[in-house]
Amino acid sequence: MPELPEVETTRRALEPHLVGRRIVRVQHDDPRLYQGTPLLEGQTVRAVDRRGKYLIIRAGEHLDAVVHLKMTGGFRLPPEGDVFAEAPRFERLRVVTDGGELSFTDMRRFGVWLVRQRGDYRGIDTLERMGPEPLSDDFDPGAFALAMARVPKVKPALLSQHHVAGLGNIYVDEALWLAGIHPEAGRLTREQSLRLHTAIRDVLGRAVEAGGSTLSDATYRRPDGEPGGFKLHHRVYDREGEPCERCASPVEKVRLAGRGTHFCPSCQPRG
DNA sequence: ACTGGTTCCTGCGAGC
DNA sequence: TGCTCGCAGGAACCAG
Repeated sequence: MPELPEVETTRRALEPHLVGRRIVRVQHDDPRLYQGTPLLEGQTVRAVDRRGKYLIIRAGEHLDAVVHLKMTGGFRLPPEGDVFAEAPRFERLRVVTDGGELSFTDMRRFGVWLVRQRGDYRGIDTLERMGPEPLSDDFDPGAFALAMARVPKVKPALLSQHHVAGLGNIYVDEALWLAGIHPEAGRLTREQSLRLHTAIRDVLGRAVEAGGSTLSDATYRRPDGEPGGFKLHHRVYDREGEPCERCASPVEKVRLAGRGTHFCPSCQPRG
């Protein structure tokens, strides 16, 4: 699923194909999901930014296209040349620029586009309340520790995007394993929080460098159609019953806040 | 201000 | 072989 590393990989791939290009036409099949996208026509793309798991296409002087890939959204570039010979599978929206075509695909139609006045994210609560970017200096260990000292359960707190941006189910499980913290642990000690801070930066940083990860069961692809440049070596995610790489105890899977949650019961103690 | 459950959607793999 | 049925999960939304 696209989490921060996959969205960042997407952003980097789109940038050279969009920045400086004028959007000629936007075609799509669902005005409810792709709200306001006709407003982009005639606008020149100034930048492609990312905030957490949101992509933000800066169009013209005043407009932002806020895009969330959710679970199966993604972009495709034509495999050869500037235009598509045939529509990619699950294409939902196509952007035609003065320099070529770009396709937005989304098997399950969870992904959304919203066109807003620049910086006006009212009503997009998660984006408005987004925590610091984990790979920037804004992600302050002390402030993070203070926040983690108050949360009742660490995993839902990390998924909320409120304390740190960009983590999803997979990287949360991996970061908690790295830090040796139980997903249901609450009110973390300062030491636990600092370990978690390091683990989050470590796992996300490595995944970004690798070009994101594509799981066996996931549909994420880079815009050039290649899978994530590196299959992230998952320590717990999707490894139920397999031995923990630290202590050889079988990895457990439970449901927590409605999500499949993987952890080592032995080296991720609740305390 | 929190938590937990439901919903959106559709392909896929397990099981019969 | 062919069918049904859960499962996958980001975040909005709602009820408690």
